Amino acid sequence: MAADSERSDKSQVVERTCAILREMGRYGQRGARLIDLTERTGLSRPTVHRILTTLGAESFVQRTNDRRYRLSPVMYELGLAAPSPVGDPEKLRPVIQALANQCGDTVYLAMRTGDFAHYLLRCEGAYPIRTHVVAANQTLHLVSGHSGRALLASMPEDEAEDIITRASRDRHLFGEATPDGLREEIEKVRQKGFGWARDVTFVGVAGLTVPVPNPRGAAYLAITISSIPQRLTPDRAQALVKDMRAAAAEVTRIVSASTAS
Amino acid sequence: MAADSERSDKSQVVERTCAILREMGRYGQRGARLIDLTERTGLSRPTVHRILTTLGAESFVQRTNDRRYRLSPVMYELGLAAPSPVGDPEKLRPVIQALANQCGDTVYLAMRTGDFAHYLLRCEGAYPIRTHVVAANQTLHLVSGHSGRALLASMPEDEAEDIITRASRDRHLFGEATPDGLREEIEKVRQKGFGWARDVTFVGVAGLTVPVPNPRGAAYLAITISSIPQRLTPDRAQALVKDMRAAAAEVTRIVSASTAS
DNA sequence: AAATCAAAGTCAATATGTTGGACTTTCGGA
DNA sequence: TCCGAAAGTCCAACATATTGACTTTGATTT
Repeated sequence: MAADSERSDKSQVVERTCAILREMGRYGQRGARLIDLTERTGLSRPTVHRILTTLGAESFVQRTNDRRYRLSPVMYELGLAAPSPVGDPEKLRPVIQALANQCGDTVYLAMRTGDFAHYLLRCEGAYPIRTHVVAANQTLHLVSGHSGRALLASMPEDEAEDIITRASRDRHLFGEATPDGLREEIEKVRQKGFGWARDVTFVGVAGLTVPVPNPRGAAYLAITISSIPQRLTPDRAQALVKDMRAAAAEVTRIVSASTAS
Repeated sequence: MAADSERSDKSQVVERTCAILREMGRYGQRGARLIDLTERTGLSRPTVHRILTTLGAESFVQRTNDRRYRLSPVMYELGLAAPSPVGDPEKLRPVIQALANQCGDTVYLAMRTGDFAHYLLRCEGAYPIRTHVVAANQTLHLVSGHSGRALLASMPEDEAEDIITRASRDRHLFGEATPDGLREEIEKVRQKGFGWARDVTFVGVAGLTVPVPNPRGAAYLAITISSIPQRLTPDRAQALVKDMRAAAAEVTRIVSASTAS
């Protein structure tokens, strides 16, 4: 190891363990290969292997049958003992439901987790044609959904690029889109502050998405309206984005309030 | 440290880190004091402190303002990247809803997490007087709810005793009950295989609870029917318990199927 | 079916990071 | 203001982690 300039009463092994766990979190339920983790953490293979073996013995990690490592249900349970970054999502439902009532379409609130967007809430509007492509509590890769586009646009460019690059190996994650197409879309989201796309999650469904501003860094929440493309004309989208941003600000307010304890 | 008889390519620090994290999980969002963790893990204070400091720097752990340590939202997010021990709880809803339809009352499915019961599902029956004391996604201390009684009864006695002892410091967790009263109740649950109690979560509300058998060890799920005491007479309870056990068996079946991948 | 290659897994000599007893500081209660 | 309990710090001793080099596994190709 190179000289560590940082003074510390910190444990090197713990740091490395955290790095590995964090990295595994990115790979979700599919799991990461040993070599993925060594490359991404910069640690030597035996080191990663030993830590993984130990985490496995503690059942924090499981080895899948195709020699991948993923976080185990024990980690899920541990997570439940920790406060959610947004507090109780139900506190946010009124805001999202109000938006759904206003626009008549289906509105989602999604939270970023590693390379994925976890859909916390889905609220229905009154418009009779409903798009139910994603359910509450579902998790979609950031490159696979509308909310993911807003979230990717909000994070540092190299981080987003890293996620897209890595996802490119699994072409099916992109559906009708392509990695390069997505890069362009995200660039547009960065410029305009909202995303509009169709046929992303499902052919014949369009989505409008905005990131929820986060005073402490990159957004980890996004609000998305899902509808049929005919209902999301540029004019209407313009108006909706205004409402969405208002709702987003409200969400920020509520989350900040419940987090400051 | 005593001699470690076990050969290993395991990392001591990782083992210790896991022990600390697991222990912190037990304490939930209130957090644990340094001394709690040193006592319960048997590690020296400087060691625990150093590991906690590192976990804090990695933001896996946060220090509350009253000098307690608790798992951070980062852990919550990590947990979302791991598979839930029960797979998607929505797959279990039909079973619980069917039971609710059958009995007419409110039925819960709860999962154990550390010292707590996390309520996954709440299904409504048709009976007009409804008891809505607990919401879905809420978390209650094991000593504070009906499901917790079933879960405590299912675990090794010393583990249950440890949880009750520790909880005894916070008398308010017990509501109208007392630690000793609870111990008796739980002994009854062990003998009869179900729990009946009133005024636990709320005065004027009664609950009937059974553990969901887990082929791989102690139950971590419980089914609970909540109603007014008049509706849970001994005779009716007897009949309901039969239905609940059938539902529990069905839950076991579904969970086992979705876990075997 | 054999060959090939990439990734996983193992080992052990070395040096590095970890350990915990003893000391100091902080905080909450009286 | 004082007091005790818990938190936090330091450093010499040494147990533990580290990684280069080696072996094994399993998937893919010929």
